[in-house]
Amino acid sequence: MANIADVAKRARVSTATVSAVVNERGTVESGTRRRVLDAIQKLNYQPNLYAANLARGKTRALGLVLSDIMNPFFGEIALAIRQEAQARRYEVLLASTQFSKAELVSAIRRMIGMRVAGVAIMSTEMDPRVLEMLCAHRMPAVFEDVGTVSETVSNIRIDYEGGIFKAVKYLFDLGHRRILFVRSYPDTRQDESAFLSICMRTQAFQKAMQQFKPGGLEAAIVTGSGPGPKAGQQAMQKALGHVDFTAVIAIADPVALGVFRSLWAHGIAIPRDVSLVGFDNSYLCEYLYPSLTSVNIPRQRLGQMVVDCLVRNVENQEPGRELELETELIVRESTAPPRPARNRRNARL
Amino acid sequence: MANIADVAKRARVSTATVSAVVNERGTVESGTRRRVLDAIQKLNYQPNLYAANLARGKTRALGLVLSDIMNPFFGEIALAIRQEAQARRYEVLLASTQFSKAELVSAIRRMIGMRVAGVAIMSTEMDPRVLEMLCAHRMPAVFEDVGTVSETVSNIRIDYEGGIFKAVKYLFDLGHRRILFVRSYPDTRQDESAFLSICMRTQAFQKAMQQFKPGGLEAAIVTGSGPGPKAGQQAMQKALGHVDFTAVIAIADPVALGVFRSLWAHGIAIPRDVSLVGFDNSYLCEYLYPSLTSVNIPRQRLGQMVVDCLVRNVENQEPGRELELETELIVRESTAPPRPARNRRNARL
DNA sequence: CTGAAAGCGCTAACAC
DNA sequence: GTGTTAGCGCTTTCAG
Repeated sequence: MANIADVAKRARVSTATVSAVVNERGTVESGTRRRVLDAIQKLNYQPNLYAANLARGKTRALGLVLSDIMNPFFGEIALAIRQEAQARRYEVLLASTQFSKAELVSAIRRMIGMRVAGVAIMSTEMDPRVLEMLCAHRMPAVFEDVGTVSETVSNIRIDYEGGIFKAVKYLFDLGHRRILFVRSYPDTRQDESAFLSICMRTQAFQKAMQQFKPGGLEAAIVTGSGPGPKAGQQAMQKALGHVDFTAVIAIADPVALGVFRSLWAHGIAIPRDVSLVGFDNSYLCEYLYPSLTSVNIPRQRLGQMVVDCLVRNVENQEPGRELELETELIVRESTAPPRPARNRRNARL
Repeated sequence: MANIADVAKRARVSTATVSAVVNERGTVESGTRRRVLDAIQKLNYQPNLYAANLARGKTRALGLVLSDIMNPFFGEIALAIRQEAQARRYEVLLASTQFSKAELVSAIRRMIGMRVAGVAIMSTEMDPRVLEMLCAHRMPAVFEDVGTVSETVSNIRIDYEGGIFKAVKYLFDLGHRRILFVRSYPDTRQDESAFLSICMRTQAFQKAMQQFKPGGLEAAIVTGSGPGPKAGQQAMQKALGHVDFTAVIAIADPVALGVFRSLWAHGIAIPRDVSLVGFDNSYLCEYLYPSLTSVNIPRQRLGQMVVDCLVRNVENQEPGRELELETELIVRESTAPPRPARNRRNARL
């Protein structure tokens, strides 16, 4: 495969000149430039990026670690971040862990090996080794929720509390008094604490419930395991017939999907018999029938924050920051006032 | 950041030995090995992958180009391919083009720059420059549908015809006589021929219709633009009130989602008033209500084929091959016999 | 079993 | 404006 020397020879210039042309650096006389471009064309020259990055000693790349490439919400985040990164002339290396800690650690290892300028860890699962590694290498990083800001690490706190509070309040105001919270547990081989955002969303729910308890609100929590939809279904298997409720809040949209399906399968109509609220507001929500009320996490904003933190840290040596990302409730068709009890099918079997 | 020389010095060995330990190559005495491992630990050494790959002169990486990271179906494919690749100790570099030809070309450029061993192009859009570049570099490649096998390029022909035929036949046998085919057009800035799989699926539909024409089957085709669901909705806007039909086949599941939504919004019940068939059988199908009948493309099998072609080509110099991937109809709840005409709401407004 | 040293292909001073 | 050249950090013969 042709290399820079071949091009240089053919264009009768030095490798430095070729490099200058390729990287649009310095000033090259237009005639020389032409010759180089011609040679590149003829030889189908494509710079070896390993050599280039090695020589440069730094990269304009950001790492992005996600939990589940099959969840459209993660896809949307990846897109938002990539867009933001491209605007600043960074590329992004994507890794999907599928909720495995081992994959997480090896993804980070690979990113460090690739000498990315910074890394964003937007995964559900977490592992202490990650922080260790990043610190040891003084690698700029931004996390979601994992709250220990330092010189090199930033944290974006998503306002789960606010979002869930709004959801609970909305349901309460509609007249609901018994709300079921459905959680998922992506990988049973792992400790529950591994999935921080699950814990945080759960706590947020509990806290919100406390506030409405005096108003007569009752809550239950049920957990299913496996990938989102499966977890939602499984959780509903457990809940139906044992727990009485008029509304469900799912911890994430894919989980809501499972709940959705499960309710219909039992002849429970949404929102007539039960109201359903999702979390993340992925684009799917709009297309379900009934469309799904969901707590929105502004992806574009998240993308900006992530890239901004990283770039500031890298380019201006600014220290890590703690940022908060607001959430909002997007009301759609899946929520409505509960039916009067006497008209309601008994949710207990 | 610590490099191999630092480790070597600390362990009082040569860099060659460190390399041997890191790559588990050759035999290193266990005492020496320990010292090296210790040093690595102490210094938090992570090999620079640019240097490593540059020195090695080849990589164990495969490139994968997809059109839309937000479509779960692509995610499933990515996962299948990654799994298959990992089994053979290759990693995969992922790129998502979002249906843009320019992105496609630059993704390929990047893969070549990264000297991947081979590349799989599973995107909807195509560009002649891609083939040029790949040929010029004698880069092993596998395409989906783009049928020009050569020494280095393989092609996996997905049996759209068979799949769509099965769908049409199934609907016909149920009693449907007027079927609407809904297509999407992801990016109107681009020529229609750019989206090969769309053309192929459309042709497959037309061909199937021909065969049932004598039986009294009538067909219509309508096209929407934009990302899947949007296209589906838009297409239905056009069709409703102008075309009469009792069943819809959507060109892809996300499109079906838009159709789904649009039909409900007009008070048309699935499958009571209209039957709906999707394409790709993404995991969502199962979770809609009613669950979606869809043509399955076996992802796992696709992943195997892709990686197998590439690896054989790379490691055994086997020439490119033409493979066929079978499809099947997965029947779920969204399809049923049509209602007798006299009971049916008139689909014309 | 281990070390010395020659690259891998490119970039970035620095000299002309 | 252009060329020379010393690295970048690692792998891999080839001796020892």
